[in-house]
Amino acid sequence: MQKNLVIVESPAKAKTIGKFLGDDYEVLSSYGHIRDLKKKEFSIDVKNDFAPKYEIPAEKKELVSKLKTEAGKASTVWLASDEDREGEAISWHLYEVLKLKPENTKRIVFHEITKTAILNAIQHPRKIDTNLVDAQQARRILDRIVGFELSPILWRKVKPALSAGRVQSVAVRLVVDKEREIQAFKSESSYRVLATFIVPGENGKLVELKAELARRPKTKAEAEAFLESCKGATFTIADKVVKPVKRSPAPPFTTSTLQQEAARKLGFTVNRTMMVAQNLYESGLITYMRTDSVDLSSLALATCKRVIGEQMGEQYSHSRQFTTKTLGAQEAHEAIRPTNIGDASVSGSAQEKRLYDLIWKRTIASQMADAELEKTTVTIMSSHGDKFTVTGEVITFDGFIRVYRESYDDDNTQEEESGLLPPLEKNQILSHQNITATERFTQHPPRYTEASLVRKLEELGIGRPSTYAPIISTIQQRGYVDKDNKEGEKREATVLKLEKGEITGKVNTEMVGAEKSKLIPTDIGLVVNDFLNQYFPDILDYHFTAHVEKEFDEVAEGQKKWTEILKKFYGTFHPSVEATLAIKTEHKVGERILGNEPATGKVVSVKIGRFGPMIQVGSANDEEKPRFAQMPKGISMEAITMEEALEMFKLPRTLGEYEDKPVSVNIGRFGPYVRHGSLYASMPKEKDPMTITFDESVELILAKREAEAKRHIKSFDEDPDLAILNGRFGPYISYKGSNYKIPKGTVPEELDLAGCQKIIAEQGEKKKASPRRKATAKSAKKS
DNA sequence: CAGTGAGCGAGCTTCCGCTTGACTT
Repeated sequence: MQKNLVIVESPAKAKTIGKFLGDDYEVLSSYGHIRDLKKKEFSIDVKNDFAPKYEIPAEKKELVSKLKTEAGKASTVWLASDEDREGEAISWHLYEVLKLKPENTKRIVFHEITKTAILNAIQHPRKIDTNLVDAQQARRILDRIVGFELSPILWRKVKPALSAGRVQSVAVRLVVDKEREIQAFKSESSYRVLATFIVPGENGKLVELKAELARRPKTKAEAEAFLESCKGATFTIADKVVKPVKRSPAPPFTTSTLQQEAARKLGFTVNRTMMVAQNLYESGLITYMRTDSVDLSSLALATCKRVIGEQMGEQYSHSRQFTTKTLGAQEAHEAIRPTNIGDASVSGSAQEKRLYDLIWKRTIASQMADAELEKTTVTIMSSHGDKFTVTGEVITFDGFIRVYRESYDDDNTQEEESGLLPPLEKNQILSHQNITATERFTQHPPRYTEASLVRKLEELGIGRPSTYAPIISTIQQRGYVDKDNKEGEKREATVLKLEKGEITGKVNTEMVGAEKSKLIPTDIGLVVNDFLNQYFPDILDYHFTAHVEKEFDEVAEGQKKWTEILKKFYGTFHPSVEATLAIKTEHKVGERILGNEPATGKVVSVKIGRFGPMIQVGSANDEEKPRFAQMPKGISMEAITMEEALEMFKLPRTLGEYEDKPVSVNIGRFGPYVRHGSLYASMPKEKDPMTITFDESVELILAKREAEAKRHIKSFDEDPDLAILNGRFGPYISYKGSNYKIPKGTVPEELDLAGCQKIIAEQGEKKKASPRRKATAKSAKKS
């Protein structure tokens, strides 16, 4: 049987290619890598030239055996994974694992999914590029060395289950450095002076013209003096310049720019964007969504030209091929674009429609003519020699703006621009209505959003399109970074106004610097970052990835051996790991001593404990056991004061005795509670554990006692494991640690043993909550 | 979401890049 087997990376791609190639070809997918370093072990034999130990992960076993059988039946096997370092390695692993033979194995590549591109690829097969494979192995092994040697140091020195790596640790560093930059930022104020003139407009009607003073007075006194000087001044138009300006469209989407624009325009998280894009891709509506290329296929260019011509006219069309400038880009795919550019909209969920619309517009706009504008700059001079300017912009040809305009992160810094200016002549004398001087403050740099952090990582060549979203998740999951809102600060700004020869002043209060959904480092993030930065500055260097990438490139080009690179790296890295582990310090990493507790003289300190940041009174060496408390919310380890720390030890408070047992209040994992013997009652939100009274606490205890009593509806002597209970969400059946819903219409009191067993059988044996699910439930509660 | 309220004593955790499922809640 004469048959060809083609193996690609993605099943959606396999489907499309299958249609192009016809019946002689069977097209299967490898679903990415089929083999990797062992999951749990270090898996690198350092002494033996860094020999890697690969394994086929359990979830890939079935797939691999299927590929093996099909390969055995085929006369020729075509390895068609992506044309980049990872793709080459995938082909090589396939070759090795499937035990393919050189005589009937061919390696082909294409970077657009069009019939011509694929048929052309079939015509030009090559061999597996072992240099490229070696470059991938060097990358993989270096990442494993860094991750698996650094992480255990953190477990020992900071907290278990933490992690470090070439990519994530630098991502955290970016967020930490930004935060420190903001802390160090000192806001300065100056006065923005605006003069409002009254001039005749187009149709003779009087209109306002606002012009800004070119310089900015630094102080209130200076601003006042300036307004004073304007009292008798005259104002004349000294100059008027009109010049044409062109704006060009942005290139089509890559993964990173799609994530940024979807965040700005649609409010999507990077994860959301990728999930929705994946759906569009699997439905065949867009090209591959993990790409670093801005390239469009010639077919796409031609379609854009036709669509733009038909819908808007020839003058709107302007074919462009953009070039990718991103550091380390591998360009194995096209840019992200609609597969059928003629379809301006698609069916699907609301989110899919919106994301598709964004992709369609961006693609079309990238092939449209420049926008043409006319920019007018008018200079106004006062008789005292002070210069004012006013600018106006008029669109003379909208071009690509008709379809799409890119958004920017810091909208507040953009000056408001006026559109069309009234007719103005040089030497025209203007009369002013008023002049205001408004105090303005410089703003600290904005914190990163998920998407702007991705942009920064991409700029530094760190991470790949397939990993941007996971990186953002990882640094949040590890508790290094929180996504949170930051409240603005209250500011008092002075406003001075000269009107009708009088200067008046007032003070406005304004909120400035508020930020939404920004990445903020946690205490753990700060401590881990400072620690790694101190002992492993090379790895934490923003340019570490760029440096090693350069070496990987040399391997790919056959100029260097991959083992040499690793030997050199390990030779300096591993000793610093050993040295760091050997360091014995008096204090824990990140520990801060606040002082001594006034009452006892014991040392009060803050540090990262087994369960996160905590406050400790006394030390382990003291006779008495130390006391512990959780860090209060919203206060950082770096900023907490002695008073704030001691406040946390005022709990548990014992309020008195009730029925011979003490009544106390405390804050637990699930918030404040009242305790009475073995009974715990959660405190409602409006109650404060510091101020709740004894009587209020007893009320809560009695209420809880009643709920407990009602909780038990029924139990059965035949099976003590089974009980019908009343929970927060109504009655349910509890059986051997699992809970089962009682179907609607069933009265719980009337259920008998057989009825219960039937329900349990119907809902099936439930697994106990996995640790992973527990962890997410916990973090959900925290936020 | 069906309860709970600790404090590093044992075992485990961890990297980065390819790619999609099959599970509930």
